[in-house]
Formats: sequence, C-alpha cells, structure tokens
Amino acid sequence: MIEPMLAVTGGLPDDPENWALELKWDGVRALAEVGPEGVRVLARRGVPITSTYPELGALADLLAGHRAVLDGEIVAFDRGRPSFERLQRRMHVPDPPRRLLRSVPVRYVVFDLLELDGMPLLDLPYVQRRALLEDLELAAGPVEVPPYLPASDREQVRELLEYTARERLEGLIAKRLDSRYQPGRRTDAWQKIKNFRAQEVVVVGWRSGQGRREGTLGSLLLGVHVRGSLRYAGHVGTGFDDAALDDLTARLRPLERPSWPCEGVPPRDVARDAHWVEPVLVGEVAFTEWTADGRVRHPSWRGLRSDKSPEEVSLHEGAA
DNA sequence: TTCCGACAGTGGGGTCGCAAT
DNA sequence: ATTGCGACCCCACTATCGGAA
Repeated sequence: MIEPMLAVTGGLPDDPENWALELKWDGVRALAEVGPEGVRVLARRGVPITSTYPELGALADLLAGHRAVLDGEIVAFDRGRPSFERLQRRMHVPDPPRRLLRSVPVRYVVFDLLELDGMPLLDLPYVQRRALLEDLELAAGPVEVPPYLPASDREQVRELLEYTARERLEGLIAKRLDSRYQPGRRTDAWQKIKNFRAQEVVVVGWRSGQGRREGTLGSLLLGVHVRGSLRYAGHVGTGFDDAALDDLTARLRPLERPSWPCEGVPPRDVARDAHWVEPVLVGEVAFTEWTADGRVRHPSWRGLRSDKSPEEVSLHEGAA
C-alpha cells in the first residue's frame, strides 16, 4: 500500500520556473490500483472504499489492459463546483443504491501516476510522471485528468488565482517539477495555496478547554448580524497561541451572562457545556466557506478587532 | 549553537453506526 | 426513540523535541 503524498500550507513560490500549478479539489483523496482483473480503491489511510464508488470501475476499461496505480481525488459536483458537503452523502455508503448514484454522481480527478505495468514511478520527477499519465489518455466518462499550469507564466497564474477566488474554489496546489513522489510525507515540494475568506464575528460565548487547554478556553462561539439580528455562526478552536488564550479567557469571564445571546434556540451540540457572554467582543476569523447550516468551515482565529463595534459585524456576501 | 521538520495535541464541520439511555 | 460517543472523512494551528545544518 502506497500512502498518498501530502502538501504543506504555503504560498506562491518565488522561483516559478521550477513549479507547476494544479487546481485543488475538495473531495476525498483516493489511490486506485487498476488491472485487467478490476479496480481497487483505497482511502487516505489505506481503507478500501472500492464498493462506495462504483463509478471508478470504469478505470479498468480506460486503461486498456495496463496495470497502474493512480493518485487522485473523488469529487462530487454541485452546479459545476466541487462540493464536499454533497460528497458526504456518499462517503459512508458502500454499494450505494441507484437513486443515490444518480442524485450524487462522483468523478475521479486523476493527478498522478505512481506505478505502471509493474514499474514503480515514485522516483521519477513530477513532469515525467505527468507525461506518462497523460499518455494513458484516461479522461473519459467519470474520469478526469486536468492539465497543470507551469507557474512561470505570471499572467496566467494571476488569472487562475482570480478565477478560483471568483468561483469559490478551494485553491491551488503548487508542485515542484523535479520532485519525487514521497509516500505519506508532507513535504514542501507540494504547497497548498488556499482561498481563505475573512469574516468579522462577535464572540457570543466559549467552551472550556481540555488537556493542556484545561483552565482556559477550548473554543469561542461566534455570531454575526444578519438583517438586524444576531445569528449563531459556529465555533473556532484554533489559531490562538498561549498568550491569546490567557487574554481571551480573562476578557470573557466578566462578560458572562446566563442566557444565549443569539436569535432562536441554541443548537444542542453547543448548548450543553457552553458559557454565554454579552456580545461585545469583536474579532476576525479566516475560514474556507459557509456550511448549509450557516457555520464557518475550517475556521481559525485571527485576533480581536478593537476597531469595530459589535453592531458593525454583519454578514459578508456569499453566506448560505 | 540555532533552526527546521515531523509529530502530538488541541480545536472545527460533517456523516454513519452502535451502544447506552 | 433519542442521545451520546467514537470512527471516519475534510481540516487549521501551536507547542515540542530531536536531528540537521
């Protein structure tokens, strides 16, 4: 079993002539072992997920007798955009019924070739693996092999970045053209360039921490104003260093109040062990997207914003 | 000696399955 | 029938430590 290679979070490289750019696909990472006898699909930790995604059975025919190990992402689309939220309806369902296959079809976006006809390719540089992959001409049916963009073309890179931000795609992956495939490693030969969004939030409460966070806070409960009323917007539990944890804990304690400060009723999952506070502290979070429930996905705390009053904290465009 | 990469540990949104209530 | 919990997916981030430089 080959473990998938991972990317570090980073930015655009400053030696673009050595890098390729690919779109980042928001789905489930999957390795496919394909041979004449069939297809075996493995998730990130080697768990077999073949029966969950019968669409990938098409690979056996597409490879026309070759044996290969492919690396890619299983993606569900919603109006043309990759939608992890939709994919979640498929993720834990082996042998999905026809109805589910029709309502949430998936595609396999292939971006690397790790083995071909018994020959390991891990030590070949990225460009050569890509060339061999493209020679296989797999793109058909549910299988895609999107091209990569040489990062040296500044103008095209700028356009691509604008495009991904406009279309609210997850971002880009930069890969060193000369890099080997290092299974299971998170190396700086692959860099994530994510489209983060920013949102000002009102702190409406906190939950206490565990382990080394014992005695300080575990997460902050967030609210934003929507058409005049304060709406609950999820929690954030990362992005603080020790000093910020101490500072926030000290600021929040005197603000405690007995009741939920947002509209409606508190969601069950937070109501249990939450402390509510007067909604007066304003901060900023970075996040990837709004969920269907109006919560921030992949949030991280960016700090207090003392220059804003709570009333000014309203929803930025694009929320669910 | 200092620095950096890998890891552990904290936290998030979500799904499903199973056991306890 | 409901609820809670852990195991999975996706993930961000900080602190720590040992080995590389």
